[in-house]
Amino acid sequence: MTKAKSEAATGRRIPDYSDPSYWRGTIKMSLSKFFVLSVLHRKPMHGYEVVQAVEKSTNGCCSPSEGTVYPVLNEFEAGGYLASTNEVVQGRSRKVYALTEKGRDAFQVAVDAWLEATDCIVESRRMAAGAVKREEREG
Amino acid sequence: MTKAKSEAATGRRIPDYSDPSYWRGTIKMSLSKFFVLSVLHRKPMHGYEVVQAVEKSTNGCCSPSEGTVYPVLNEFEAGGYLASTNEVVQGRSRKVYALTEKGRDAFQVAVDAWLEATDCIVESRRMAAGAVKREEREG
DNA sequence: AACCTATACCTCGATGATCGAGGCGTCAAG
DNA sequence: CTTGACGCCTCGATCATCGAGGTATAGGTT
Repeated sequence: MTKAKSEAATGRRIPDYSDPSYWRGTIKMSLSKFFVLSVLHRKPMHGYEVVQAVEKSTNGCCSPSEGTVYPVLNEFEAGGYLASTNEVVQGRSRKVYALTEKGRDAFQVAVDAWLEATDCIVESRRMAAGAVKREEREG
Repeated sequence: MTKAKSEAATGRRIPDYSDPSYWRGTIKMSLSKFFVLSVLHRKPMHGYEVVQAVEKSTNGCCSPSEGTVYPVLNEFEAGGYLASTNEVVQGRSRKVYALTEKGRDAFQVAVDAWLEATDCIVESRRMAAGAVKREEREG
């Protein structure tokens, strides 16, 4: 049962942290709900449209799948963050979601929390750049 | 077996999205590994120190628990992103972790991915602010 | 008619990240 | 000798997301 060295320590496989897609994955993980609220803040949309709007508005850096978005929309609606109305377009019916007051509040909270985090991220890059500069100067 | 209305639709409880701690939670979820690399980019540290350094350097906005950090450190080491040396301080031995070249590369990749995401976040706030302004002007 | 593609919504099992509670041991102060 | 800070670790539970799959209609092509 000899396992690859990298698996031996933890018992499970280790992601490739040098691969941008790893980081994009975890970014997506926490930002999907945020961006769903974000695109709906601009205008009401139906689910399919939300999926595409998120992908487009984030330049593809956060593109949640339908399997993520639809349950999220349902949950948001059940929680009172969204209200849906039925719309019939060319014989086909679709559910159009709009942010409620509660939803707008929640989005504001989310924005604040994330801006705080982005400050930390930007700051950490500044620090890292500083460390590199110090190395160049002193090393 | 009548359930609360908010639970009926999805079958599971709905978090309070108006609560900052919800968003801080998901932020933490994706940024813990990032900030572990970040603080180790500044200087080598042992695990306990990493926990405190992350908390401090992010002003508490991302404070992973020990139960998160220790497994992460082991995984990073197993993957070759960190190298550890034993250090004895006052009779007590501790493992000091330092970023390897590979780890530095991975951090750079992470920073790039996150900066792209932060741009989207900032932009989404700008759009939201614009929408509010339009409402004030027109409504 | 049969077929394909785009639209539109949904479900389910698997994976992965984190928490929090707990365990284990050392050292120093009271 | 107990308490608290240090220091490392594990495990079960929870949650977010994926991706593959299912269902159905509209419009177009062959």
